[in-house]
Amino acid sequence: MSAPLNLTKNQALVFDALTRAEGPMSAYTILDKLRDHGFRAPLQVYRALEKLLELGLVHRLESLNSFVACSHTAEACCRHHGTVAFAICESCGQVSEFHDHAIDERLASFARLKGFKAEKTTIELRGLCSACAG
Amino acid sequence: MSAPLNLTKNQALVFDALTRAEGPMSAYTILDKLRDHGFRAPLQVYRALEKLLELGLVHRLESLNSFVACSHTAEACCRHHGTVAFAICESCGQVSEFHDHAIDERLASFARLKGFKAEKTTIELRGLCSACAG
DNA sequence: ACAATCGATGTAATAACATAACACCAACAT
DNA sequence: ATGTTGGTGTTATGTTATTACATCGATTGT
Ligand SMILES: [Zn+2]
Ligand SMILES: [Zn+2]
Ligand SMILES: [Zn+2]
Ligand SMILES: [Zn+2]
Repeated sequence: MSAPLNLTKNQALVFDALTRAEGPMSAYTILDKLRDHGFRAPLQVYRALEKLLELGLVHRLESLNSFVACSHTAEACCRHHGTVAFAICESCGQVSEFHDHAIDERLASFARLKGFKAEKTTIELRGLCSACAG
Repeated sequence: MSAPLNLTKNQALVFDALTRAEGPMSAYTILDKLRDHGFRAPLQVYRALEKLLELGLVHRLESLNSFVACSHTAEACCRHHGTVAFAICESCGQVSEFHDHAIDERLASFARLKGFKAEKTTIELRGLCSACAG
């Protein structure tokens, strides 16, 4: 169990499953992985995910209807990331999380201009990773 | 019928429904709107959408699982847009489509750096439009 | 004309993703 | 002790998307 915070048992199980997996998983895939641990119904997963998303420990990939553990390890540039972007390989499924302050800036600037209050921003690139593109 | 190209009957009907609607619609909502015109099954909608997406006449909103007619009317800056972004109001449902070459540039630069070949890029802001934010 | 091919269509069934509704329980504060 | 809060378990249902198979029509090469 590598759970960092005061997670409940279900939350920790889901977080752990996502952390171990080297890639995104759908809620139902997570459910299957956790049947041995007593999970029986989708809601158990969705409820845990909801909390983990709130805490920022997990991200949802909208274009995949699936979920990944946050790989933003309080590192280098900034620990409390703003908008996150994902590059998703269609071939091997690998996902890399990144963020870019210039993009944040441009989006914020657009929002300011239009008077739009952004709550949540999704940026996802689908394509081929360097390994798969050759 | 405001269909521009050599669309088939079903494609034109779906495109027309999306164009009339002032906002995104799910495939099943489109289906319901087109029952009077002979639509009976989801596949009729999905197949038409697939073609319309290919042609760039329609965009898919990943975070909403729904679809909008492209509002990029061969205008001002450039007619053949690269990456499109959407600002989606959670309150009134209004969607505004925009694009930003600086963002395109940053994403392309990231891709170059990582050797990632992007096929499709999703950028969606969820929040409140100026009217709804007050 | 004939067959082959291709793209679009119609229909039924099913898969995949997500939420509603209700009951129960433990922790904690009043 | 009692109410409130947050997590849990369970069943059922709602929503979104695809698979599989049959048919039809236009185009094309012979
Ligand atoms: Zn992250
Ligand atoms: Zn790859
Ligand atoms: Zn443009
Ligand atoms: Zn609004």
